[in-house]
Amino acid sequence: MLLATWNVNSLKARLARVLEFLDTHRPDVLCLQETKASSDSFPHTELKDAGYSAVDHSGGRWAGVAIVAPVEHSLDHIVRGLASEPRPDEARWIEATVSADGNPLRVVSVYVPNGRALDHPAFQDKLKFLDAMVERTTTLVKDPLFLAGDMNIAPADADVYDPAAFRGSTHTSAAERSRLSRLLASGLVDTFRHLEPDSTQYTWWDYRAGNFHKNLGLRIDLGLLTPDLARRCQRCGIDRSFRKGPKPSDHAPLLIQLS
DNA sequence: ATGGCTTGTTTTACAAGA
Repeated sequence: MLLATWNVNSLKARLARVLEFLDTHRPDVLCLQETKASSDSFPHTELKDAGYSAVDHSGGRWAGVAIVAPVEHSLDHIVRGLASEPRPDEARWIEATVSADGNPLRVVSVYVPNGRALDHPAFQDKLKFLDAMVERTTTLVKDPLFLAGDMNIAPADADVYDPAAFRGSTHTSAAERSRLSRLLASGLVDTFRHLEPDSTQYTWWDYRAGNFHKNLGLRIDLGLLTPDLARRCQRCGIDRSFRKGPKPSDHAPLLIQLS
């Protein structure tokens, strides 16, 4: 079973690359973030033509998340939004149960708020969102869970190209990292780091200043698994080829192969 | 490296991203 997550920075602008991704990897689950779609404009028809169905939580101009799976898998028990999240209209959390050959897997696609700056009101909303996430996840981890998306937190300095440059910035603060630690402590494994304890690899690079070519990036897109599923993980990798070529997202997709 | 690209929109300027 192949699981994936990808912040596409507009599903409309990235549709050709997303179809290319589905054709190349044929994932059983693809979590999308920053779809920047409305419910009406979500490209269900184009995905269906590629053999995939999707459930979306769409907020229009910004954010937006979705879960995509092959049409032959069932996709049900959909939950849109997170109880006690500060701005429910922003469409940052969706849950669904994906069943392949009768084996159910609970899946979450999440797009954590950016936070802008430590002294910005948006940062308090980011922390509240993370608290709401921890609260909900405590219940979800009782069953097999794949919780994936753009956490907008680099878990450790090893996940940051220049830790000194990020001191005093969002994505690396103690307030954010302690909440991510609580999320993991609720019973989830950071799959990439579990399989690659010493590897330095990123999932996001700024569009500007040739940062991708200089490999100046952050690892902020995570695929989290409950321990029984993590034990079944054979491979976990970041497909940098989708950060290259025509009209790339500024994030690369993360792939997780389960036995 | 100081927002240097990229996206969408209440477009021809601005907001947001990380």
